[in-house]
Amino acid sequence: MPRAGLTAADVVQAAADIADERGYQQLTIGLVAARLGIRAPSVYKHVSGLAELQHQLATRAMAELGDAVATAVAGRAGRDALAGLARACRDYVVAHPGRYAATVGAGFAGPGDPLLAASARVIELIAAVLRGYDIPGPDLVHAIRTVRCVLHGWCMLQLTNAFQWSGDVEESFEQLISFMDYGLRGAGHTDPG
Amino acid sequence: MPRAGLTAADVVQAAADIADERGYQQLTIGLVAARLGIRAPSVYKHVSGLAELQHQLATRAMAELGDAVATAVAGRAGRDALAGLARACRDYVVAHPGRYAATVGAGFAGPGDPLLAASARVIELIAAVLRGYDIPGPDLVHAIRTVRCVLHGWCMLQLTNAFQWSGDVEESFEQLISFMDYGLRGAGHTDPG
DNA sequence: CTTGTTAGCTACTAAGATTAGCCAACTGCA
DNA sequence: TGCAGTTGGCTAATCTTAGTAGCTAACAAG
Repeated sequence: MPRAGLTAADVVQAAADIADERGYQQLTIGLVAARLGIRAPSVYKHVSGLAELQHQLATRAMAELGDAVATAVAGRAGRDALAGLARACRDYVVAHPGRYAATVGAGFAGPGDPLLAASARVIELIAAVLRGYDIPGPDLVHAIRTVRCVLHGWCMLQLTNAFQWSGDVEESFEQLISFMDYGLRGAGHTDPG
Repeated sequence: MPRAGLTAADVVQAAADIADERGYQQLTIGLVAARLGIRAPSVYKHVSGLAELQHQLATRAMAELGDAVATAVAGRAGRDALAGLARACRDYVVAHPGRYAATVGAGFAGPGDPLLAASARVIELIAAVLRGYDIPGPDLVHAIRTVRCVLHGWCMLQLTNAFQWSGDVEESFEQLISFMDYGLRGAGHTDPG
């Protein structure tokens, strides 16, 4: 009975690969075990169960997304930064659909939850991008939500293949960025009467 | 052994109630049967399985959303129509979170799929609202996608409780509508450098 | 009233999550 | 080297839930 010498990180890695390759819904303890070359019950030596594994996968995905976004917006401002942010999100979902799916609906386990910290970092990065726009202080939180909403909406529609790939999706994405840029420049300068 | 006299519609209705009350993930054949006062295997006399039940629930939800949107935009134009559209979507998700969740990721079974027709109707309604804006023909498809993306993004974030209810979410929603209205008025009138 | 259809039933199988408890492989230490 | 404690992997079993097989009685049509 040779030991495989696995760590919790290895288990999450296997889960991430399975989710990306076969879809998040196909992520099972049995498949994770098979990929690691062990039996299903042994997986529980590293994670407490499927729920925790899903949560850890969501945490890892959010952290990776944060890294990608941070790299994409570094040294950029204004529309450049906004485009970098949007593309980083879109590219992450395309490259890792299963991981992104794990973040959808993953709840926070408490104030010390690493997923909360990872999510907060992404939101901080959005806020940083918005500093390049002339948004009145009280409206910043609303602008952050708007951008978050647009990006998440696009990612979800892409994830679920909702565009049916009709027409030029790339062009739509470009216009989405322009739409946000234009809207953010006008934010707070118009009376939403 | 008195018959319950159930129809497929009754089964979908029970599924809708369960999804809204206990969450879409809790929707099981067993719970549906219990709510209908029958045993689990009997459910298969009305639907072919859980997958079909989920698909039918998604279809019903999309049709209901279409009805709600149609009512909300009737007799309105421009920003009024846009706000009606947005509120109808938001209100539907709040009232029927489980049903909306069913529509997320539900795939089309083919060209004759009723879900496809129901989805197409909603997109048609979005297109109708956008007719009130001065959008160049070739850009209309991109504008539709943008609006769809913003609305779906908001609904998803609301569905997954992602705002944590910090700050004034209602005010954020108002600004989201203004943001869209402003962006749609500028669409095609600016060069997306 | 008889006959066909079918909605509901019990009993069963299979998949997957999870637990209990065993045992051998490492670890640390003398 | 040898020994003790820890622990990662195992088999076996339970529980939940989807789904199937086959029976039977309720209803519809004549």
